[in-house]
Amino acid sequence: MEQKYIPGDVEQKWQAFWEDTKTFRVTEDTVKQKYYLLEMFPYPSGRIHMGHVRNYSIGDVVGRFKRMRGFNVMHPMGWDAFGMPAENAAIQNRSHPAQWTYENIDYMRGQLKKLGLSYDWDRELATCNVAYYRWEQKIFLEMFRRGLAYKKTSFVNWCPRCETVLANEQVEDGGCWRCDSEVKQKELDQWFFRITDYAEELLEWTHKLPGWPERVLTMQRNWIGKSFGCEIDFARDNGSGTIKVFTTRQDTLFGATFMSLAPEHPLAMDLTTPDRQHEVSAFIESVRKTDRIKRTAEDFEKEGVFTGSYCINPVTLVQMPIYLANFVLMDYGTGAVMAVPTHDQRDFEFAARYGLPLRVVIQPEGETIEPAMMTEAYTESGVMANSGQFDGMKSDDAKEAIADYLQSKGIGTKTINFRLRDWGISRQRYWGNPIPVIYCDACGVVPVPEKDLPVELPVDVLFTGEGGSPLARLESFINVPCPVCGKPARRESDTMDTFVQSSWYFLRYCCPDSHDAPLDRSKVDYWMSVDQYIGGIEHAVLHLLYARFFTKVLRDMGYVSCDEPFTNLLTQGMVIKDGAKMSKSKGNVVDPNALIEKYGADTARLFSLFAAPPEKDLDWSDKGVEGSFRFLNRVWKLVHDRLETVRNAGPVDISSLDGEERTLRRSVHKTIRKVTEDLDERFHFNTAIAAVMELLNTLQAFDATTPQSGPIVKEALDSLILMLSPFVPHISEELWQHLGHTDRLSDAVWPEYDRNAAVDEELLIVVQVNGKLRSKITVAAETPEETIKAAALADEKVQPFLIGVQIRKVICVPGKLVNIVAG
RNA sequence: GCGAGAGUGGCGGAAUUGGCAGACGCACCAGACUUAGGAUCUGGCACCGUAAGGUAUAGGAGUUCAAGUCUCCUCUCUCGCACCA
Repeated sequence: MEQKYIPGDVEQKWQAFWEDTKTFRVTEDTVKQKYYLLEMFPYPSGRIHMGHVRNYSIGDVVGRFKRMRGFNVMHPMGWDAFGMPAENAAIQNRSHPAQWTYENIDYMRGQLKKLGLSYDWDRELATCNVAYYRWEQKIFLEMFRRGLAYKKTSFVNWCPRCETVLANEQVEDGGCWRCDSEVKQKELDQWFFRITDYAEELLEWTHKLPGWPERVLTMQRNWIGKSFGCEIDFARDNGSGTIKVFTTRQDTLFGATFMSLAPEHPLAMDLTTPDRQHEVSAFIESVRKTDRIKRTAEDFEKEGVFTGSYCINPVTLVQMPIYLANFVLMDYGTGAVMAVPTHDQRDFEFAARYGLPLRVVIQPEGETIEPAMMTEAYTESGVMANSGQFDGMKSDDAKEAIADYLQSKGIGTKTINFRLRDWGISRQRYWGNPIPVIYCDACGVVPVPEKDLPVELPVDVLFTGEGGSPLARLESFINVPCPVCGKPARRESDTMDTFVQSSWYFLRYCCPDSHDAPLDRSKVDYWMSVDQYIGGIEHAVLHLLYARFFTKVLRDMGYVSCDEPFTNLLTQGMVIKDGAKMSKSKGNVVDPNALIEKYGADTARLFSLFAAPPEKDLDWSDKGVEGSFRFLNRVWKLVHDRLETVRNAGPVDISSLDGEERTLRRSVHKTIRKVTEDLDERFHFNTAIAAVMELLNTLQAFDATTPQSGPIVKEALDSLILMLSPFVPHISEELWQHLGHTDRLSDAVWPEYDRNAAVDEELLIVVQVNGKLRSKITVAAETPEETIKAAALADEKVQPFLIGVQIRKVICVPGKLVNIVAG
């Protein structure tokens, strides 16, 4: 009597088994080789989506495969649980963010368990739990002590109605994404992490991470943006001080005819002459109103205003008018630029608009440019001109020479500049980790003493949606005696950016129950670094850069030994349907629950692994899902059809196999080799699955009445199930049991292939004439090259192409092809 | 603009070191079983051609006995950065 494949029953049974026996719990084991496998933890938004299914299915295959290969696999899961949506939901539902978050976590944990993922749930953590964030506060204090956390004023996007800071991506067309009010640039006192201290090391290591995709490394390098240049001092023409600029093009110094300053430049008003006051103030105000996104768009009109002051070009002694310009950024370089309109496109446009002089100082090889003929700046390298003693030099060489000259004259210094800015972590929100600092009128900024940690988020908070941080309004939280002098003081009401939590969660997984320190070094050192990290490309810069930074900081504090957190990184592609990323607004969302309900988790996993290689986008196809389901049904049916054949089968007697049996066995061992290589070295899950499908096809066609069918088919089925188990663990466990195994598949060992069995006895040799396929011949494996050549030349399909031509050469690629060159 | 990646049947995708282009799956077509099938099984399936054969990996050149794969040029698309001085 044949059983039917009912995924729901099978999956429930094995999920309960794995959970009850804690199959995937791990501890440090010095005998086995460790393997730390990690997927990016999710934000508990409510329910999982197909992107999660894909991400975690990929991870699970790797985890189960490595486990079968004998590794001590740590595979944890947790929740990136602080963040704005919880707060918004709380305002909407008049509830508490914690309630919303924990309910979501419970629901999503259930969903993940329904996917049969091999997590060690004993290591689960949620970043909103005080047991987690308290340690982050301690780390913060240590960073504060080391000067790595500091406060400074900076401009931020500010919604006056919501009374909160907005991230750049939350500003839409200059308005607040929530209430549409005009977003202002507001100067606020904010906490920062000094990531720039690590810029050099972060950059350097991008060249020492061979396990990372090149494009992620490139993005990080661009983000860090190291550039070599000079800082040059330009004296005011009235002798009252100097203005410092940064340039990478000191070779164009002789062409600098005016100067541009950022409107926010501290000297802006000082430089402004009384008659220009009105105009300049108006300009500064209008720039300040424009949001940063608009202002930095390429097609934004270059505008400026003359301050009325001048400075002196230190090499030409030409008087240069000083402008404020909207395209000069205060937070890059020194906020002041020497303008060379002939060799910089922006300066060219600016000069054209305001009628400023041009002076060509670099001529292209074999050409002469006149300012009057120029329609755009010449930005390439060339030969120096109009540049005093540097004339005739190649501009690339002049860069170094002019830098040396400036340095020797004390006018400038060679400098290295980074685009990377310090990481602003202050958020005027409730649902985050409170920054453990107290402000005292007498003592200033006072860190919360460690004995007073944690600063817990108060529970009795009202979420009215009236704007501003709920913490700032909560007197019972804000008012606190100063830890130093005991006088009344105020608590910091800002919380930390949620990227802070995700910058070290992978370390905490190593020792989730460390109760007296953020990290337990011996455990962390056993598990770190993460051997394989898997997640979306959208985190290529921010999260991955912050996590690298934190690892280095914690290393310098003595918490960990490794320099880098993630040895290998896999960035998986998006899940696409009908040509677009799945989204509610597009209406092309596939709900994992419905999918599991209808086909089971195994099918959902199988399809998301089979349809595309992991790093590419996956095109969702409902028909394709059915194909995967069909395949599992065929596997189920085949196993049951062959149960009689396989019953009581002993070991294979290799010496007495007949031809067909040997052929089947060869397919089995070749498949094992292929699947092992695809999983181990390449993460080519789609081709590995394809190979197993082929084996199924072969097995189905095999006539199971030969003398040794029992042992041979049993070996084939066992191997097939073993190979499928990382992809579709539930049905595999079940069929493994049906095949009569008393051990659990989750404890089984990955099959080894038999080299001898995988070798072909006969080889198919392709015969080409002048590179064109003309025939195929079959020869025994050990046939000497000369015999193969002779057979190829004598082949009847080849013969007609050799008539009337002279054979010049015969190329023989052993085991593959013969190419007859004739003409 | 700069940087990275990609372009292969009707579709998703294979082709690991330069060596049979299109594995595997989807869709489609035909057949079998069936009262019936949107279940299952068998076979077919790049294009042109009755065939022999020819043509095909975005387009063009090149290297090679042999190119999807290597080199150069052009086009298209995707992603990232983008007034960074």
